[in-house]
Amino acid sequence: MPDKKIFKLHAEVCKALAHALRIEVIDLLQGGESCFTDILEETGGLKSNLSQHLSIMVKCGILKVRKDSRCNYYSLSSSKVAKACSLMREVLIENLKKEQKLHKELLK
Amino acid sequence: MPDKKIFKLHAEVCKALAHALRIEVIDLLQGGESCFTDILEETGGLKSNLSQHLSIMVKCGILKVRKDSRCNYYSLSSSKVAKACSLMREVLIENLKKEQKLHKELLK
DNA sequence: CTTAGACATTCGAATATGCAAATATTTGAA
DNA sequence: TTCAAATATTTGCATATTCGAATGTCTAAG
Repeated sequence: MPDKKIFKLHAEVCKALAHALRIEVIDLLQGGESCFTDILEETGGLKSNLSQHLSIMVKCGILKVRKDSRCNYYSLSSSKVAKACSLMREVLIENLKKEQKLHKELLK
Repeated sequence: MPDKKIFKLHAEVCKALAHALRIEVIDLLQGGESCFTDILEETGGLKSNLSQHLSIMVKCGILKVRKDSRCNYYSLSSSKVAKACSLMREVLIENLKKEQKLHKELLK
């Protein structure tokens, strides 16, 4: 049995992707770094909430922060995160298409 | 605001990756389809538990099932799932290395 | 038609996550 | 020094996930 610890760690990192707001943030940051206030403007919602999610993502290591005196700039820690995320999006789209096809079949 | 519904759906699919056992299953299935009993033998644990996780993965659309009279064969619905998963693993590994480096620095 | 093997489903309890509101911290400008 | 903007942290509560045990279903084989 190969050490199961790695699976747990791996899952921890993947949990960073498991929330709509966090996905939205990743999507946003594909375009480059962005500061807290700008992210909030895009996503909407409460500051405290966004702050919590961003800190989760930083802890998981999928985001980096750069702080200057006026604000905190967030960015993806690696383009691999964006890539993984968009692969999963493709999987989703493929599944939606399959479902749609199935519905059409049923209505024939 | 681009429809937020897609983020929710996207996150749902990503949730399939957010558990150690499920990651282990994905790892296993990179080698090709495998039946319930064989998966269980590798992962260990309770049947009911594995069954629950597999059904979550099927519902999310990241696994396919093929049933014959003797057993259920599970496989990845797309190689993209494996790819996304291993990208996230790379992100993890990179982060672990960074941490390790930081520790070394501190001990100098 | 009864049984055994292979899974699936259900249930209640434990744990983890997410949310909103309140409070705290930090930094530059007045 | 004081204030305001920009974020972080804490707290209590609501919801969601996970787990293990028990029970149910389905399909050959006998």
